[in-house]
Amino acid sequence: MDISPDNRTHRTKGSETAARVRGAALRLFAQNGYAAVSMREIANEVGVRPGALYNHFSTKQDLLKHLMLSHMAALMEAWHHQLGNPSASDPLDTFVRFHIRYHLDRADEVFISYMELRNLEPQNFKQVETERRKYEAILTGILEAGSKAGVYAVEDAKVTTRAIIAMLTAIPSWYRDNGALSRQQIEDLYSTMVRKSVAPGLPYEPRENG
Amino acid sequence: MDISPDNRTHRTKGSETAARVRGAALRLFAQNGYAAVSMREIANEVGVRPGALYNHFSTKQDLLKHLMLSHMAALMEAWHHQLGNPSASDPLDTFVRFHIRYHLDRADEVFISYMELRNLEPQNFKQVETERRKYEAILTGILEAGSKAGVYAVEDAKVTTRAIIAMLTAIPSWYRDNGALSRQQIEDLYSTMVRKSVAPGLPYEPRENG
Amino acid sequence: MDISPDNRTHRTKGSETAARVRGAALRLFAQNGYAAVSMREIANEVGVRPGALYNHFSTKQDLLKHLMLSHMAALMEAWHHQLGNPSASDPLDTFVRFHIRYHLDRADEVFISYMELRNLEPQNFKQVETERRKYEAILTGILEAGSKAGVYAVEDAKVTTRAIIAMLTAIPSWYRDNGALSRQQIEDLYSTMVRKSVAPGLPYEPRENG
Amino acid sequence: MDISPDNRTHRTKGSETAARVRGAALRLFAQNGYAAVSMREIANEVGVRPGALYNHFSTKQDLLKHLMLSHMAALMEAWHHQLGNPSASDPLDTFVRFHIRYHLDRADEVFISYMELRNLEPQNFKQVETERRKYEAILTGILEAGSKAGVYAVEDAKVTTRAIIAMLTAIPSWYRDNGALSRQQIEDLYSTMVRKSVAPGLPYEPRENG
DNA sequence: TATGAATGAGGGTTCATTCAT
DNA sequence: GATGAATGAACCCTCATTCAT
Repeated sequence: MDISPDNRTHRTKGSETAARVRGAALRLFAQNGYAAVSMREIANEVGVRPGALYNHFSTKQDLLKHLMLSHMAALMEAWHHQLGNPSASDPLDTFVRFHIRYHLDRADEVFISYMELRNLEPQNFKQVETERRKYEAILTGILEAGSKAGVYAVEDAKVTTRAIIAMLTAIPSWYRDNGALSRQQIEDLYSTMVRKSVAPGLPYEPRENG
Repeated sequence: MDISPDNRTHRTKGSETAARVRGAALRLFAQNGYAAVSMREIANEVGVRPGALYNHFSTKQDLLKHLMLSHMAALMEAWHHQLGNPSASDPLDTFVRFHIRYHLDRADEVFISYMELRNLEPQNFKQVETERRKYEAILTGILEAGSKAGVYAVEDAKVTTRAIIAMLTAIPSWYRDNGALSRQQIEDLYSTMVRKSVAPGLPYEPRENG
Repeated sequence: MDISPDNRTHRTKGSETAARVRGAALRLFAQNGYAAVSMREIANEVGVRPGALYNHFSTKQDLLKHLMLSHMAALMEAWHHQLGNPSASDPLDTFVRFHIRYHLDRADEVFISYMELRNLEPQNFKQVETERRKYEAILTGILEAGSKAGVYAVEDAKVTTRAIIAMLTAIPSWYRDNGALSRQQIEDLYSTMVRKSVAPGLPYEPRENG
Repeated sequence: MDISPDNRTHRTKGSETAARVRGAALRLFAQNGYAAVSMREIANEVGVRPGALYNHFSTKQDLLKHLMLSHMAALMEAWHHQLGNPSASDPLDTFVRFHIRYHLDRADEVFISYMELRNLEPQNFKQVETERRKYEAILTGILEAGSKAGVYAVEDAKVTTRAIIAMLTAIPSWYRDNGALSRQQIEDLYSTMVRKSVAPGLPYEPRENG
């Protein structure tokens, strides 16, 4: 299943139905979980009979794979686009803000991408996992470079990556558009927290604990 | 009335089954997700026919509810027990280490408790959510107290709570017993990161970003 | 399964539970139908676990058979007792009033006896059917005797029996204790109708009809 | 668009299945009772897998409702059609003969309609009950009109309606095509009985009874 | 007698998927 | 592309019944 852009040609008419199927599946999978959503529900949401779905996706699994791979592709593309607009700011700050923004904009995609990994068949899992690792490698790279330059104090860049990503990725699970904090405030809070967490010059020593 | 030793096996056979059902469900739900696990699979794992499960749990949903509520109860009890062994150390450090240890010991319970929330029927969800909030309130309290005392610099204790909990709770998702880092090392790393993230005296100012 | 009275001895203690089981089954079968009532429901109603029912009745079918056979036995006994108090009145009138009274007093038994015949296993069905025929034979006898004596005009005593019994037996299905008609009024109405339906001297001729 | 003759078989295959499901359910419900018949049995009878039934009826209950409502509708339509062929005969006689004929022709529908009322969910029960009352109102109307005209002597037209309908409706429960009495003879017998039961000029007085 | 736990069968229903039209 | 109907497997759950205690 190829999702690279230049391969789109064979779906020239664009199949509006296919897009609506993706949309419905995205929302329903995010809301109720892949295993708990039936093809019938998706079809209902689209306004079509279940059989029609199979004109666009060969299986339910294929639908999930599409959603996850195209999310990862879009995420990577967005990051590369972001890099095209270089800012003078700290790259960690840039990454944190980018991640928060993107993940708040695509809450459903993000949620699925983290929750439904185990419902991917092994081969599909591998593909998605590869993409995910590439994304996380971006942050690891930033941390390692900053660490080498003495800007950050990071003991284990991979673990730190996981910690930061986990922290940030959870935001959409509680963020509400009309909540107490604006997106900007959340960005600021988390950016501060993250940068402090890897700040040098704070000689916290590991210590024993009972 | 009965003094023969081997008859205890009969007396307790029932509750033993219930315990084994909980155990099997716990493992299977954690591995494959609530919706993807059938009562037949659980019964097979326990070595019993599916109908027998219903002597111990009235529905599959009831089984999930039990797992989640008893996890939360055990977690709270463990924390209160921990408080009984007071240490001179920083309470944030104590909490972080406690959380990591407990969550690495109960990876399945933790995983279910975060992943299967949406599969709880509303009434059960409310109960579990109440317990979860009580637990998170512990950390929020620590942060607020430390903040007031000037030991921590925290802008929004509730958001910080969520960030820290998310960070810590993700650990069991990648930790492996024979992995690169020992539990102690992980504790140390995360404790350092968390304490730095709320450390005062680090003049990271929120800044504008496009 | 013997229900003759002198055989009661082997159930000397009377087993109050057995009686309560019969009572609960009677009500539930009448209300929801034999097939739709579970042994669990009966047990619940009695306040006992399902297994305990089998100390009193060997199967669900056995319970039904008991209810139906003992109803028929009681009905016959009541009729014979009624004959012991001879009245000067017309025997058809006597039968109609007896039937109405008895059936209004034992609505559940009657209902079951007519509705659940098909749920009896063949051998049990035969027993109950035999009893039912004996009861209907009473009315047929009355009609035949009266017919021979010229008091009634009946073309086919067996068909007339069925017609009258059907008419009377339906009463409990709509009768309500606080309804528009008293029991006495119903008795009077039906007695009049029945006696007129077999009255001689009304030369209604069978006729063609399109 | 399609003019080939043999393609009509495909077009109507679906509705044919629905009709065969109704037919099988009708026979089986009448024979064994709604609660005792499984969807699997119906499917077997139709020659289809159980799941296929749900393409035509959403639930077993829905199937029962359909059977009962369409029976009532057909009955009412048949009566109105009968009214279109006016006969010079007594309307009570007309009704009785109509009822007997229709009910002997549709023994299964009739049987179900009287036996399975209690297995209808409340909302469906209400619908069917409404139709039944409309049908009974026909007879009540005949009795009231004849009573007012002095042709019949009826004390309570509603009770008399119930009595007559019960009497007539029971016929299919014992009628056999090769039995002792022909349909015509049964019609004649019951018509005579019914008309005598409401005949005026028969001075049967209600009387006391102990 | 009553219980708790189990069984084996089967209940109604839904599932992803196929396919002729 | 979409539909209606079908399949075969599986779903959660309940059933009557048994039996050691």
